[in-house]
Amino acid sequence: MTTAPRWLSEEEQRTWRAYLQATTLLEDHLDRQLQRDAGMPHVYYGLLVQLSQAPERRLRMTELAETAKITRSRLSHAVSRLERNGWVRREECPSDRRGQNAVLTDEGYAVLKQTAPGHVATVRQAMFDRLTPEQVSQLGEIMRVMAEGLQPTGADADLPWLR
Amino acid sequence: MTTAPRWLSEEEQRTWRAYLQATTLLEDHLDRQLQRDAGMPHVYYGLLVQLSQAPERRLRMTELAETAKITRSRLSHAVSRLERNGWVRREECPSDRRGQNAVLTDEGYAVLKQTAPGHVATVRQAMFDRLTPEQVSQLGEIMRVMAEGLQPTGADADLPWLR
DNA sequence: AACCTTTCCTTGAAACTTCAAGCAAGCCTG
DNA sequence: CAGGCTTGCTTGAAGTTTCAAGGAAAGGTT
Repeated sequence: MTTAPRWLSEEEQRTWRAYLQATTLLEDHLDRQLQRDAGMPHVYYGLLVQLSQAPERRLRMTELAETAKITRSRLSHAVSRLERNGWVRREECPSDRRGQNAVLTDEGYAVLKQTAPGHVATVRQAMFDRLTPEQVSQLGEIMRVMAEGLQPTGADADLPWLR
Repeated sequence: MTTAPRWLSEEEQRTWRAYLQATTLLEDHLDRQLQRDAGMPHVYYGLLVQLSQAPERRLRMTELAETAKITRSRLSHAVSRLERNGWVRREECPSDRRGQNAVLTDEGYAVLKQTAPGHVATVRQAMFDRLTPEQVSQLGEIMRVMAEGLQPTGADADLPWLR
């Protein structure tokens, strides 16, 4: 960072502003929708979704944190809350006595089943119904590129310059 | 929402997952970078940027909240914090005795000037250096479409069905 | 086995956001 | 100008996230 800064071009600035506005507006929108209809914020809902798609509807804490792209600490707090709601249950991991499995309960599954249609509709209305198929494909590619570059393993997580 | 849900296609699902992962990873990344180098989270940094670009480096609270796409309440707390840091100052609005102006102080401007290059570099590295010019243009258009559809004035903010 | 390191997860406190409530000034309508 | 409605902003409490610290089990290493 000691070199002269390369500022953003006019178009890059406009894109960046649009990105910031769209993403914060959408996250807000989803949070409100889910808080209203499912009684939890978007991140928590995403955890239930991940669990519902996992074999046996259960996942190691660390795995869940990684696929959801959140810290373990955050997950730990979140699962505690979902446990109080009766939607998730903690379970000892048989193979590793340090481990914990987060398990989606039947009640949790029921909540998901009940609220999924409304959530999908919200996502559709905010994104997919407004974009052409080409744009959906472009967006997918762009987001995959960005996500790849931001993986903890992809940047400086393990100090590559020290190797 | 009483009609049968239209689920997402395979590609829409992949795009949606990529979107969620990329946006959360990036927001996290920016928060950490700015917390480390500027001592504030990304949203607060954005407020200083907005103020720095406003005439007289000052903006009515409501205007600032609107351009930053956050609630007034959140802004009120945020400005209180920035005020404690000496980076922003509150000022009575001459024309409307209810109003408050948020003013960027010289210290706030200095912080911005000092940390902007590093921040731009981070944004570049995470997004613009990884995308082709076409993709930047595509992303801009896509985000503008989404943001437009999510404006409080654009959806159901003022109950259009009651008109 | 003793020791050190790493992995897995939790905890409490501090920071931040949301939500509902509220005050005060401007604005209308009669 | 009185009454009620709206706008602009703040506040406190509850909920969520981050950060630093730490305990316990697993995995080397000697």
